[in-house]
Amino acid sequence: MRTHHCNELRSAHIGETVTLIGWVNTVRDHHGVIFVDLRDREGVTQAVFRPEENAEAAAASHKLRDEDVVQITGTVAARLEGTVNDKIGTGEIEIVANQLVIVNKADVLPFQLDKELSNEDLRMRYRYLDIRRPRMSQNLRTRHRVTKATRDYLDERGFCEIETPILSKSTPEGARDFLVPSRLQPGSFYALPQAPQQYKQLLMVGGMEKYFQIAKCFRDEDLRADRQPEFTQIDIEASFVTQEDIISLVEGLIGRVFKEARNADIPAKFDRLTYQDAMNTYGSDKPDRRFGMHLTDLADVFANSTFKVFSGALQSGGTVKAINAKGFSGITTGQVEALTQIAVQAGAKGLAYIQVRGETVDTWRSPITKFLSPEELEAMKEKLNIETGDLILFGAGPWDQVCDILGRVRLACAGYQNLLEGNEELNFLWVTEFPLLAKDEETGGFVAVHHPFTRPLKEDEERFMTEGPSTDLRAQAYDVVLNGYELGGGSIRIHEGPLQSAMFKALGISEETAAEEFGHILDAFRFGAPPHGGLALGLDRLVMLICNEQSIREVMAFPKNNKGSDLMSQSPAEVDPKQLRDLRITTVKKPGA
RNA sequence: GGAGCGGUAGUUCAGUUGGUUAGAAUGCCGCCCUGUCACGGCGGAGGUCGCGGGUUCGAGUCCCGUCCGCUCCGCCA
Repeated sequence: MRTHHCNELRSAHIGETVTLIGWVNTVRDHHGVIFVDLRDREGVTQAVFRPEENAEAAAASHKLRDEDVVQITGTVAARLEGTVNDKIGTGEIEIVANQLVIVNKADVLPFQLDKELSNEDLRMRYRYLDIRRPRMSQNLRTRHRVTKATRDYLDERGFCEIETPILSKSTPEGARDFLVPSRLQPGSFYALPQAPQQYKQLLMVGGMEKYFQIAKCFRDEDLRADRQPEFTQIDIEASFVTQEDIISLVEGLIGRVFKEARNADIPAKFDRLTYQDAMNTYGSDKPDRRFGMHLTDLADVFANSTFKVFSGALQSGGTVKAINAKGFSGITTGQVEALTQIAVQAGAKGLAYIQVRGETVDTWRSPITKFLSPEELEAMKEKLNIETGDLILFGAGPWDQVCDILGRVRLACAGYQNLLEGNEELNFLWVTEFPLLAKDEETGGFVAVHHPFTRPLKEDEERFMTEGPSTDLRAQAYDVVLNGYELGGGSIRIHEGPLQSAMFKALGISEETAAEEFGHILDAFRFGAPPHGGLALGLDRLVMLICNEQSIREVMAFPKNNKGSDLMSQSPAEVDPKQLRDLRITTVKKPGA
């Protein structure tokens, strides 16, 4: 059988008799001499067939086609002078073949493995062929190195990997659940976990102290390039820890992962921003800080402006902010329209702008400068460092809305200006002090920004217990961000019954509902629950960024498409009516279908 | 639920203002070739222009509908 793999043989092996097994990568048939590049997971080795060495093997090699599985036995030989191939690791040698076994013939493939393929549904339909391509197989092996480094790192620090149930209980909060009908209890359903959140907290109550899991999670929501219905989290929880403990643990973990999976050295400590500062400066809670274009506050400039759009926003408690897209005064009309559409979708009434075409204000092109006084224009010029060639974009209104609008506009401008073209910086960031609660637009009640088990900041906890919920309470919650992607997030949790009950109450969850849905948690907290906290990292996104890919589908072996289908196995699919009978389930057609 | 982009040979793509027989590269098949490595040369096969309808003397091209794929918004504690 196989003695070496296809990226193993070097000049030192010359003279040895070896056997390789793999796929026919290419055949170059010169009639008299035939070259076969044999490929396996590790690389490529050239085999050469000559009639004078072995007529039978040479004759058989004429019939080889791409992707046949073959076993080749021969002698390792130095390549002739001038025929060394420095593009492959085994380029100094070749196998002079004297035996060829065709293990399995291959049909002509539906696409060429050595060419880029834009047709993603074809790739998905034949994913097993797509995985033979170096890009995919490298990505999957990088993913393995990430999980291996994670397990090693956490194991070395006393963390214990524990599996939690996949068949679990539906919770009213959060994303839509995937449901699994129970046969033994018809009419009842399991839910697939959106995250092992409650289980890992209960493991802390169980005294496991340091837990982690490479955990499959499920959310029945619409897909994106960086969102799949089933995905993987590196889920971590520890007892008797502070936010600082979790942060430095995760900094070390990410450093180890980048070192082992990509051989990249990243900072030992990441920068930090509070949620407030992140929103104020970047208009996002997961800011991409590889470029500037900061949001600048113009409240003091326009406090008494006659331009009602600005002064009115300020007088009703809102804010006026602007960004300076340096050198982008040449923005096209279409791009202005597109930016306006982005702003409007985010809740703006429009998007005020100035195209700075020259030194003096009369050269500026803008729908609003005519409403602004010379003093305001001068102050603004100073604050925003306005120079010829710049593009200024404004937002006015409620603070959170203005931040959000300009944050989106900022990213879109960076895209139009190609600010990140070729940028390979890895910009890590912690965003801390997230709000504990937010207003639900629909119901008018409060919702948990992170989740209902998140602990308030120490200095806000008493106010929460005495004065009740409000949106300016801060949480001991933190996200780790890389280049504008949320890599993960976590919090220090509530571990006492009274505080947890107060939280449920703040969220409008009645005592009966709390007992019904979360009774096990509240019970557990009665029996000596340790203080604890943790974090979860999105493994797919992490690997995607390590592999420089644009979609997590490129780092998952068998992902789903936009509509949640697996094009290879054709799932989801209808099932045998008998299975439905066992579950006592009937399906109804959509009206009109 | 909404918006945008795309769908032409096995694959990647081109196809002008609507106009003769829809092209190229690659792959595939056959023949030739004893040092190639994206081997080369010669020849050949290969098309429901996603699908349905409409406008027109004439539709790959224009219009309507629909299906599929991708991206984004909503959604994703």
